[in-house]
Amino acid sequence: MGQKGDALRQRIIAAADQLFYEQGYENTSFSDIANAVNISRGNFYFYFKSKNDILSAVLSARLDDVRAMLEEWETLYPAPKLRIIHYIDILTTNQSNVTKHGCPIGSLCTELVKLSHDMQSQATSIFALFCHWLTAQFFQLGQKRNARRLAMHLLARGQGIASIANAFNDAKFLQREVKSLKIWLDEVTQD
Amino acid sequence: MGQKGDALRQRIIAAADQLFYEQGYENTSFSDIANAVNISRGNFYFYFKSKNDILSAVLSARLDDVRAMLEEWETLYPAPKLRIIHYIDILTTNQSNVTKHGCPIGSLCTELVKLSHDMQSQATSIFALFCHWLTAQFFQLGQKRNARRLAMHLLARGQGIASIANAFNDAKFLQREVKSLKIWLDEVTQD
DNA sequence: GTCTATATAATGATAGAC
DNA sequence: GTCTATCATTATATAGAC
Repeated sequence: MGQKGDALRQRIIAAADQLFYEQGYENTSFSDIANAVNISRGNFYFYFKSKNDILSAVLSARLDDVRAMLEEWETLYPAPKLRIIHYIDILTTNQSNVTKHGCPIGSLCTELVKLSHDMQSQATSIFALFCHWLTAQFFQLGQKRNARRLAMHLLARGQGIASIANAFNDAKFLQREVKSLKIWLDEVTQD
Repeated sequence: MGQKGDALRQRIIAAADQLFYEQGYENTSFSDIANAVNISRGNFYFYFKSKNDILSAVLSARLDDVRAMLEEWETLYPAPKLRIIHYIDILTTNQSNVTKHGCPIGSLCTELVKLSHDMQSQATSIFALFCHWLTAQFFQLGQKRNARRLAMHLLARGQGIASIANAFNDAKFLQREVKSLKIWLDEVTQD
């Protein structure tokens, strides 16, 4: 495959990713994606031969991105607690997008479950990656027995914050809850 | 309008409600709803002339149901704390549905926001009703200043639990989190 | 009130020219 | 690689017979 083709392929994935996030998966048509990158529908099918294909590519890209981000955090921040704080801060860093469109992974999982979609497990595997990584961080913090429980709790708290901030379009609520989440982290890690 | 017509209208609303919950709003067609109540598509249009109409009817019915439920709780349970516990227990009472399909209101809000749908505000108003009612309960418990904050926090916790329980199809997680939510309620209300 | 057509638009997907 | 048809299917919605 040529270099130009690869670049276009990446652009298509990026455009589809964004559109799935903003408008939802089912509500996004091939025309929408093709228009976003200024190609014809026919050309689109040269790169992805079905809607399953493009969704799978988007999910793979997201999984890779998350994996790369977590690995980068492992090298950048030596303290597990600092890493968890960075995880929590995803909400504030992306606060505009979160209030407008919710959590990219959570909202897609919700949709795919309702569609009984084949790629459902591929979507939840991104959650599983976060969960696994958070469990490791809590474990390193000495919470050997409760590590997984704390990880899932934190995951759920983040989803709840994103859902309500999105439904009410309320960024202040998001900020308030992030603060309370960090207080929770302090309480949980000091002993 | 005749009595039979009214009854059928209610049956259509109930069927649409269930299908929207199980498969999502956009993914549910008129044929799906018509089939569920064994009528033709043409007859369907006699009762609801657009998809907006049936969605609006479903949302109105849900709002009425929630309002009736909360009013019933007000008379059944004299203590505000007991009422809040009953609110939390919605998750365990409907645990099978929640793990299979998520929160009926939350997942619909998520979808309608992405569709930029007109009925979006009608959907969030159900959240707002819960939020208003919970605020009143916390206020009666003496949390005059933090009542609204606690109400929104509880709302978000519930959404997070439903989202993760749904994504991972994990009822045990739901039960665990409900317990931790009741402990939180104890901590918050004792002073 | 209930039904059978039918109109119309959009979607996922394919074939084939260049 | 990129494009222009084009097909088959489905969806919302309407018209009109009974």
